[in-house]
Amino acid sequence: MSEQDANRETTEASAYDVEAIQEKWRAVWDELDLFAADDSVVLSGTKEKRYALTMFPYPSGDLHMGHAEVMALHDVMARYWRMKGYEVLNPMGWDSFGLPAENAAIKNDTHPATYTYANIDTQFESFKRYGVSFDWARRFNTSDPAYYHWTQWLFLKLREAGLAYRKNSPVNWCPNDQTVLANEQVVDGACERCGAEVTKRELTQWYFRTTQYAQELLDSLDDLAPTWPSKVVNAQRNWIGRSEGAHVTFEVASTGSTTVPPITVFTTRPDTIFGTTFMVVAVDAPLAEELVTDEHRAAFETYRDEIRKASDIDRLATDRAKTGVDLGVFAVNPVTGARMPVWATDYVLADYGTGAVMGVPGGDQRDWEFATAMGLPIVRTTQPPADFDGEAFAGEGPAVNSPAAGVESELDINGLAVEEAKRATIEYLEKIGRGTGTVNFRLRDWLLSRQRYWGAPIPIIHCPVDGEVPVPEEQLPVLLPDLKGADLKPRGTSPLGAATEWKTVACPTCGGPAERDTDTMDTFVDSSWYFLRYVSPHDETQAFDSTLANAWGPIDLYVGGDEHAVLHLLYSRFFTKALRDMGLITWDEPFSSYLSQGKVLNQGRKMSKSLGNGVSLGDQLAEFGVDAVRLTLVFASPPEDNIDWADVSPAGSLRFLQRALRLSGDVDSAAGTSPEGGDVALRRVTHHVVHEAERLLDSHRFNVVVARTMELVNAARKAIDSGCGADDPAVREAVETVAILLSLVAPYTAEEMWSRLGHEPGIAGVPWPTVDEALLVEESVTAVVQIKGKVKARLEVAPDISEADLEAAALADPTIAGLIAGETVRKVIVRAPKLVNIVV
RNA sequence: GCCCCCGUAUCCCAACGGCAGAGGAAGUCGCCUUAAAAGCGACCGAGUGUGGGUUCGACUCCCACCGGGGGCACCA
Repeated sequence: MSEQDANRETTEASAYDVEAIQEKWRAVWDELDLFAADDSVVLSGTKEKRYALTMFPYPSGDLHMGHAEVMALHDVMARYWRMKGYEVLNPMGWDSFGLPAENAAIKNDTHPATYTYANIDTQFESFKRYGVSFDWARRFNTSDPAYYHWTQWLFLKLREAGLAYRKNSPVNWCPNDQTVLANEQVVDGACERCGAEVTKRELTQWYFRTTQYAQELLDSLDDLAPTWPSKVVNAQRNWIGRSEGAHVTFEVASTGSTTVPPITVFTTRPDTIFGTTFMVVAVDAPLAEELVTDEHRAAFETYRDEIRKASDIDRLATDRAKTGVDLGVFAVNPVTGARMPVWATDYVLADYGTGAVMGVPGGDQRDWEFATAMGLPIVRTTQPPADFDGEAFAGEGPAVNSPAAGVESELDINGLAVEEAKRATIEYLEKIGRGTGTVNFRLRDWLLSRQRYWGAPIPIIHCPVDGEVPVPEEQLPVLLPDLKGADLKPRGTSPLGAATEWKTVACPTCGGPAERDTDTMDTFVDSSWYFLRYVSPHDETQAFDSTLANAWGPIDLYVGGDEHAVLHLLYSRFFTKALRDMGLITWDEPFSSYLSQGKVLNQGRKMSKSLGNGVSLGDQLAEFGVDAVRLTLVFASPPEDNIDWADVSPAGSLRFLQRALRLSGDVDSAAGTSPEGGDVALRRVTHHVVHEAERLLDSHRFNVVVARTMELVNAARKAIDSGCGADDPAVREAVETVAILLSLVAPYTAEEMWSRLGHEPGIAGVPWPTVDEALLVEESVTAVVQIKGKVKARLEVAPDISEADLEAAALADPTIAGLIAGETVRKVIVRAPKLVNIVV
């Protein structure tokens, strides 16, 4: 160690020995156990509850900057609420099922549990050091049998309610992870987790019927909008994707011997039905095969196989030329009786709507392109404005050619605006039994089966006689068989399938030989109800105690990252509504308010190993201490903004903490001294800051709370050095307030201050200061006098000055009098006691 | 292409429709030091992306555009 370093060590040690302070208080806090949530006071109603929750981590390695930020933000509110006198539930656990543990187990020839629980131990230690006010007695891991027992039980309950079912359909398949993916886990045609190109597979899989709640999930977003970030509400709206329109059925002219099914389409523009000149069905929909005639079959199959080979990524390119094949059959327009050809194409999606579309080239650009490519006729049915120079016209205008001259139809919508034309068309179609007004959603059912090991086994037994048989409740949990290492290698089918002994069971119904379902549940199932488990985490008889869930829930503040804006939040909302309908809880939405925190970047970019710009949380904590890192993260920006570590200064935070701490040593009055009679100017600052802090905390503007605390530190310093002096009771009041404000963000420093101020340990348990309203009123205020909105003079006036007096004073001011001399005063706006605006 | 959010000093960010600056960082200058760093103190600094509109008064409300971020997307 150089002499220089030695000097620095000495200086810092004498001012603020970060390590020593952290060590000292961590031990004391463990002893005090201040953060245990008391069910009884909430059940009895003696105290109002607050449930603060932060997204529980996946145990991959140690905590990182992102965790540090969420926890720091979240803890501000949890600690504030506790000081405000609420009974706070602030639990933490681990989302400990998942792929990384399994991959690590394959690589190291170990059991996934080894990796998982070792990481949990590491993270647990880090959390404790980080000083978040968690109730650790409630911790659990989703990979514990005691937890997944109830994940399985909930699955069976959802199945009983008709919300879980099994079906065969093409699913997203990740060739790298060798498992299916939910639609939500596919981003731009690639696996969200590993980036591999997703392919399709035909498989029988379990689904949750999320679509049953599509409308309610959408409607409730209106209630959440005031307390949720608009970007998240917006993302969910887009994801649910409601659109209004109609189902219309087109009969298909028989081609002779075989009977052909009719084609039902979904359209948002039933009013354009007169412009339909062809029909298109998705090439990969079963309907296409049913429709195609024998002489067209060969061409169809060639085309279909060609499309199947193309990846999703190719199909997603929107600028591709339109392709398709004629199926050789003719559909009949229900309003005109016109016959039109039916084609198969890949620009129609098999799994949206009905997988078939009426081709209206005059009103839809895609249909226009298709018609142009195939030489099909184009008819305009909405009159575009005179200056329209596009191709298909999808805007507002009167209906034309509906029907066209010479065409016979019982329905005539010519001249009607789009909305009326839609209504009239639907009404007519309903009358003749050829269509119905309907609503379609983009949201699909949630595919929950996974062909992997480290998850909750699906508690179903497949019996050749009785079919799907639920595992009887008393036999839950279905424990995972003990597999490890190479047994877990992905081979396209579930690793559980290789555990023959485990898989083979007697059917619970008939006793005959049967097999367990060998898939495990998507880990998002685990996290869709974990917030309920925290209310009774050790209950061995039920998933959660409904009485406690109703007392504690819903969550008052949920903090987490945008990456879960649709997935986890939507699934949790679905579970909540389903459980409500089963009578297990009374609330409709799990998260009353949601705070989505930004990311921690470095030099404008996401931290990553490949960029070499990663910042180690451990290093930062070692260099600046827990409090300085937490303070930096909270102060850097509004919670929802990204933080660039290159733009912030943990060293500056540490400096500030040292200044605050030094104040506590300078206070020269005894603990318990009443602030009454203390310096009024300083007391005003103190009470003003507390008042402001309350308002700011309620709106989650934590960065500004820190700035206000800094102001109070500056004011206290000035009072001690060049004001009322260190023995003035107002100084003690100010510094104690600093300690309390600081305890929300920098608990170690705050506790040390509290102790140096002569108090017993446990600042987290002291009540929030009461604001003295009288001290919020200033002795005199500065009123500005404007002429036409420009400031021309300032007046010192009493805060309770009347509007008339203020106006008189303003007009009497020599500067103002001079400026308005000779001008006509047209209007005087007075906002006592702050402002007078004279309009000349 | 449709939808949502954001543009304030060199940087990060404050500002119930009412004096554009609270706080921090950087920079400059002092004090301390043999010196430097650290520490302490002080100073410097923009008229709010652009153009309109509403208003006595607009960073704030409305419209259009530019720039940045995000969601959805051959979704019928």
